[in-house]
Amino acid sequence: MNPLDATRALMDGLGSEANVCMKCGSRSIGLCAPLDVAALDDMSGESERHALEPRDAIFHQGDPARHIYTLTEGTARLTRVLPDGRQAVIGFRFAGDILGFTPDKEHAVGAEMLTKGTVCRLDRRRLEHLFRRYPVLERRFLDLCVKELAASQDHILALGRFSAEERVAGFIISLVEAQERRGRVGPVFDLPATRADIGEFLGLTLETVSRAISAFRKRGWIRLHGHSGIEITDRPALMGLGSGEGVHAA
Amino acid sequence: MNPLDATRALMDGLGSEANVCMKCGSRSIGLCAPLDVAALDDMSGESERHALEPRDAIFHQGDPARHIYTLTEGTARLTRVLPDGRQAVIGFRFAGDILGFTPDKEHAVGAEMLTKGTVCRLDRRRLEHLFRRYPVLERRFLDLCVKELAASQDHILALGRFSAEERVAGFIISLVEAQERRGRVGPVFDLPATRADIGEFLGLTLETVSRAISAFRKRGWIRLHGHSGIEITDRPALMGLGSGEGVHAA
DNA sequence: CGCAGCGTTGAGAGCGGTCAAGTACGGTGG
DNA sequence: CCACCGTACTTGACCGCTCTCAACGCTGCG
Repeated sequence: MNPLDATRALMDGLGSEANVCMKCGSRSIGLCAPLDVAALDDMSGESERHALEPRDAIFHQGDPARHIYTLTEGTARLTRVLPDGRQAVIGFRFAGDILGFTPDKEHAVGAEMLTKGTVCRLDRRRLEHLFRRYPVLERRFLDLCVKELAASQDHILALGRFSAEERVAGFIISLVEAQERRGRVGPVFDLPATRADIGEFLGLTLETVSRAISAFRKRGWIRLHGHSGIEITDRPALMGLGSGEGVHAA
Repeated sequence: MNPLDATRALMDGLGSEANVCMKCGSRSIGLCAPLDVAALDDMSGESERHALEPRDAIFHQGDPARHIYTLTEGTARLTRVLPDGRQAVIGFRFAGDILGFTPDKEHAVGAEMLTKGTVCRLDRRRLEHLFRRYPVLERRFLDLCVKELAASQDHILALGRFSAEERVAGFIISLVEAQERRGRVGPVFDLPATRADIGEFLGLTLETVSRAISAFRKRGWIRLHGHSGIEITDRPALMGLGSGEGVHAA
């Protein structure tokens, strides 16, 4: 896996293939992909849909982990806080991703919406039930989990070894690729996170993120459209910087 | 999960409960814990044992992922390299941990021994076979994988938000706790990694790691015994620094 | 039009990186 | 047991990247 897949898969989270969840309606979870219609019925028949506003919490760090969620519309962030209040964004999640899956009693991370959106909530005991009925589902969770683990490791590599500009470049590329994989085309992409969110994800301050983005703009690599639109004008340059082909290139 | 569990679980890797693998002999893999004797026989009957020297590679990044390994003696590190040669240590693994489990075709990380030791090698197709015969085994992999994912997220938090001294303090505490959980008692613990390895794990240079350790020594928090022995003389101080109870403590 | 939130830009400081000696450990051979 | 040597570790001086603090600008909304 390329280091760029780093953030890439962290963003895709659990679940990436398109499918349609019966009750949720919208394009949905890779989780369901290997299931037949009966299983999908089972699953959607037992889930509840919730509409959420920006900044709404889906669940908090430390909450009892009684449900798992599918994000059916919108964008969310996963956060982890320290005793002294310092905080990091662990990852972003988009439509189709799964949130809050853990074998522990409590959620180790919190999840908040960045945009309006909807989630599909499934009771954890029912999930265990589904695991027993459709063993392939459990295997699917395992695969996705290992994939996410690999992505986390790439993120660790980026945080430990990348300069500020390299991290921001990698982040932009991953964001664009995540949107492309979800069917977005046009030259202008969505930048759903604030500079502060990006900074907390990349281990940087919001000023440093802003300076990196300004630098890319001045070099003609990107163009900004309002606060949340970004157009890539020199993709190879961004990719070169963001994928660890540093100065000592082999 | 406490942020200190961060490195803690990264160090424990997959598998932490004690058990005895028939063929490997030594105290072994959490993986086997839920299996009955017949299953253990199956598993160990199909594995091969290998002795390794310090710096030997168990597998390389990019190798076809044909086997999974149990580290039965010694300490290993997991590494990930970038195209330009920059490298990060993703984690450390000790006796009883599992190495190289992935659903991908290739190993995304490399694994090398830090000390002398032995590994138990199991063909991946045989593992799939065992999954079908003992479904509980697959569930166990899933649990361990989620646990390791949580640990990776804590490490991300540490890399993104901790100062150099906080990271080194957290690392030492995790190392000590990992050894205690493996039955080590006395006041002097093993420091199996070089300053360079620790630095690559924590996103620091070896000089910075050395300075942090010297600072702890001068404050009377630790005492060094040769190059690889470390004695904790003020554990609360180290833990306070290493677990994110920074200055703005809540 | 005015406000609030987000983003940009600048100046200065500090943490950690880099480069360069110098030192201690631990294994090997006499 | 000691001398030797290679490796790892320590320490210092200096530099640069990123953080911090602060002011200003933009954008979208009421």
